[in-house]
Amino acid sequence: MPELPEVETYVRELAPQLSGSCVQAAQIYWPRTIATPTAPIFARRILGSRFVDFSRRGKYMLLGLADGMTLIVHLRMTGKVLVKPAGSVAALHTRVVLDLDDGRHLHFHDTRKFGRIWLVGDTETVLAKLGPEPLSSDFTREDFGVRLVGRRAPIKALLLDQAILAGVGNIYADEALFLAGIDPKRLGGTLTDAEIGRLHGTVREVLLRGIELQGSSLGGSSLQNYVRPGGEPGGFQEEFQVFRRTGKPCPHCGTPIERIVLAQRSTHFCPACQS
DNA sequence: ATAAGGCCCTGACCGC
DNA sequence: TGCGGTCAGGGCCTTA
Repeated sequence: MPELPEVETYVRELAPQLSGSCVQAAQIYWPRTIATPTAPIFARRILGSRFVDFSRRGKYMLLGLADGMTLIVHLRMTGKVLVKPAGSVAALHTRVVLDLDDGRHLHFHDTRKFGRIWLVGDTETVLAKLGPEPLSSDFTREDFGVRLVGRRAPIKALLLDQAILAGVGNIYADEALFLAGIDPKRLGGTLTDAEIGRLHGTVREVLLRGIELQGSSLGGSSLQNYVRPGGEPGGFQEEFQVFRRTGKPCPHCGTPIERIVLAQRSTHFCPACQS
């Protein structure tokens, strides 16, 4: 599941590969992938677009175009953005292909069809509801605390709420709560100042570590024909302290990690360390 | 305003 | 081996 670190890695990889390239043709195999505008209008409007700017907001990838429009991509569960060499054919589950002016192709591959692409003039029409970027200076512990005041949802659910902060998904939420020693079931409004401070720090810590590990496992050599998918085994996976480690010993105290469901999401935690 | 549940999807997995 | 049922899960939508 791509979360903030995986999306950040994608953007960093895509920038040098796509910068300056022009879209010459578009094939849309699954129209619902295109959120805005309609698929036919998208296919026409994207023609001639030149990629000039690359950034990220939460889990959204922002590909800025020379005409001022922005191509926004959300990978959701299984989305992947792949830069393919000239002549390559679309694999099963490829939903959108943009042909580039040098013959290469930009593929959007998405097994489960949850991913979405927008082509907009004003990015705020898509991003307006997002909370602060966890890694920016806008995300202070004071601001974080204000957003939790009076909240009666479990803190795990609030970490997943993109309006509170942008970019944390199920993996990093569990990891941050473990490092902060906070029970995921605790209601947001009941956290102490000290706990809010710790969680503010561990959220940033796990995201930064995720970006580091994504980057370090790239190797820089196997990327000619694709941008590596985020969150695959071999990188951060082995670093998880609690995520998907149900029944395995807590790395701190040895107590078996438990799994519960909160906010319809599997949640992993140490019942001894997190209270 | 906030919280909770359904929905979209497909492949993996489970039990028989 | 084959088959039906269940599950995962981000964000949006609806309901309470």
